[in-house]
Amino acid sequence: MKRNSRLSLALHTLSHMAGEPGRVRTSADIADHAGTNPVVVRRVLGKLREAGLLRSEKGHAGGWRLAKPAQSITLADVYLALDESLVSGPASEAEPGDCRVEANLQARVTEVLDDIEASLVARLRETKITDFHPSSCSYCGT
Amino acid sequence: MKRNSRLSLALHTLSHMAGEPGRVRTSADIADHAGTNPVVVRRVLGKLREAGLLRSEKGHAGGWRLAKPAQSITLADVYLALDESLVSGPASEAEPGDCRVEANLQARVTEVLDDIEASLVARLRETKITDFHPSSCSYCGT
DNA sequence: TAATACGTAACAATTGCGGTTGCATTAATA
DNA sequence: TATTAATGCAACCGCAATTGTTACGTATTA
Repeated sequence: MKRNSRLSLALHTLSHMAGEPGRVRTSADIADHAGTNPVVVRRVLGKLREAGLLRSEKGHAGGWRLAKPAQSITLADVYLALDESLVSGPASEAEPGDCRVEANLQARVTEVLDDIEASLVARLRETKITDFHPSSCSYCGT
Repeated sequence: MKRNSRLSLALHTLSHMAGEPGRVRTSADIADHAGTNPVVVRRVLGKLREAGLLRSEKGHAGGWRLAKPAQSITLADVYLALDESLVSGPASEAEPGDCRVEANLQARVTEVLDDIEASLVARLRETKITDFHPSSCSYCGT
């Protein structure tokens, strides 16, 4: 994994969960399948829990499961839950700046980027996390 | 400066040049105005030269100037010259991977991201670098 | 010949991110 | 009740990318 690894991990995990909603998965299981670390899994899935997509349970038989019907979750929900903002950065923390050209430019670029970010979310909203699980999956055994 | 600093620097500089095309500017002048370093300026503008947007001249009276009419240069030209790829990363170097779900997912996400990247370039192509220089500019004296 | 400016390489400083360890907390179970 | 197994969280390490900086070579003009 390299770029967009948080998003990749989140989508990958939710897609598997969508294929077998009843099953509870531990961070260790998920990390093993995704080739990463349980703590990293908890970090990423924690954001999804905050967004109401997942529930986690502590203790002996604890783990992670979907918090709502898989059919109701889109790629956009996951993207937004992670605060990714692939396109438009965090409001461009530029100083007020004394250069008019710079200010005009920033305003225009920010406008375009915000539009594109909105387009991206709209496109992601077209796809549900249930659209990826094949009839046969070695991970869940179906 | 922080995020997108290369693009910001490039656009800022070209916009000023568009307002006063005849003037030759040194890396030191540009760096001073942009609050950065001459070497950084040469790095960034070097990419624009490779793309045919700028010319640079060494020696005593050397410096940087536009290589083509300012009216013919759009934000997209600058963006592409820098190989920014704000949206879709460098072709997602994921291993073949033995998980079908992961592969399906990657394909779909890449498809959407590539579309969005193209949309971004199309939007940037709508704006020319001549659209930002005001009638009065303290930097160039007009 | 001296001054000036680019071209480039090398290195430092900073930042962000994933990975790792450790420990507290919680819940099921023997 | 004690043990086991899981999340939650904080702290730190290491790696990679980016910017800033210094230094030096090269080219051009006065």
